[in-house]
Amino acid sequence: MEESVKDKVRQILTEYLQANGHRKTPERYAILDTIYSIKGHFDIDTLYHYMETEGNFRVSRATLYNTIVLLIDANLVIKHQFGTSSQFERAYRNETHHHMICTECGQVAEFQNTTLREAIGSIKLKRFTASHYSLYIYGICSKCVKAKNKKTNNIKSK
Amino acid sequence: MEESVKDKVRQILTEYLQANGHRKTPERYAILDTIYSIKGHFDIDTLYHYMETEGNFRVSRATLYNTIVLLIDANLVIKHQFGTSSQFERAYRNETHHHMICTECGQVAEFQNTTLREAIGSIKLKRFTASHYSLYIYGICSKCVKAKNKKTNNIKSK
DNA sequence: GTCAGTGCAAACTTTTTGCAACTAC
DNA sequence: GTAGTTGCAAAAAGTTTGCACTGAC
Repeated sequence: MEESVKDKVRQILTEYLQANGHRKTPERYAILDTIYSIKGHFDIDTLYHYMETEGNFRVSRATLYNTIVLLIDANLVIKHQFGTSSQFERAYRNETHHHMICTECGQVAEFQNTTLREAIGSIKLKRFTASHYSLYIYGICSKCVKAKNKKTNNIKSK
Repeated sequence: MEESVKDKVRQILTEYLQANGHRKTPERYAILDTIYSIKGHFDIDTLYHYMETEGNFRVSRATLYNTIVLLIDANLVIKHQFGTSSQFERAYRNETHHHMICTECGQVAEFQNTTLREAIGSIKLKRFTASHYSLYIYGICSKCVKAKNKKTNNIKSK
C-alpha cells in the first residue's frame, strides 16, 4: 500500500512535470519520495535533515524550497502556516483532518470529524474555486493547562 | 457604538494588566485604540505606520510585538498566519467569519456561514480547551482563474 | 549544445533579544 | 527608588535571490 502510493505520486509528478515543461530531475523524485515517507507535518529544516538520513540524498535548502512550490502546484503537498516556519504535509491519499494547536507549547494534534468535513465540503463560495482547506482550532492542551494553573497559583501565593 | 467598543476593550485591557501585574502604559492603550480602528486584518508593519498616521503615536516595532502578545493573551486580538508575515485582527465583538485565501495572488476574503459556525462550535475535543479557531479555504479567486487561463492558453499556443 | 535546475552564499524579511534610558507605580 | 517597559540596534530565523556550474533533454 505504501509503495503503491509512492508509485502513484511519482507518476502524478511525472505527468505534472511533462505538462508544464519542467525537467525530471532525480532531486525532485527523491524529495517527493522522502516527503511520502513522513507521516505527519514537517518543515523545510526537518525535510532537509530527513533527506540525508532517511532518503540518502543530499539537496540544498534552495532546491527544497523550489521543489515544494512545484509539489504544491501539482497538488501533491499541502502547505500550512502555524508556528514560526511553514509546515507541509503530503496531499495525496491523506485523510481529511483538522488541527488542534496549543497556543502555549505549539503542539499540533490532528483529529477527524465527519459532520464537520461534510459541512465544510458542502459550502458554496462565490467567485472562488476552492481546492483545499485548513481548520485550526487554537486552545490549550491538557499538559499546558496543568502547567498554567501551577504558575497562576504561584503568582497568587506571592 | 464604535466608541463604546473602544471604551469596553480599554476596560478589558485595564483589568487584564492589573490582574497580571503589568503596567498601564500609554503605548499599550494607543496600540489597542489603533487596532480597534482597523477594520480587517493587519500585519505589524501596517500597524506600525497606522500608529503614526491615524493614531498620532509613535512606537517602536519591538513594542508592537510585545504588546500584541499581551493583547492576544487578553483575548483582545487574534493572530493569523497566512502569507509571509503574521496577520492580526481584533477579537472583541468581531463577528465569527471564515477566510478564503487565493493561492495565486494571496488575497484574503471573509465570509460567514451559520451552519458551519454551529458545526465547529459544537465540536468536543479531548484533552484540549479550545479558545478560538480559524478556517482557511484555499483556492483561486475569479480574477486569478481568468489570468491563469490566459497563461495556459499562451503556453498551449506556443 | 542549450537552458532549466542545482548548490552555495549573500541578501532580504520578519521577529526576537540585549541593553541603556525612561517612567508607572 | 525600583522594576517593568520602551526604543534602538544587533542578532536570529526563515526564505529568496544571484550566479556559476551541472546535467536533462
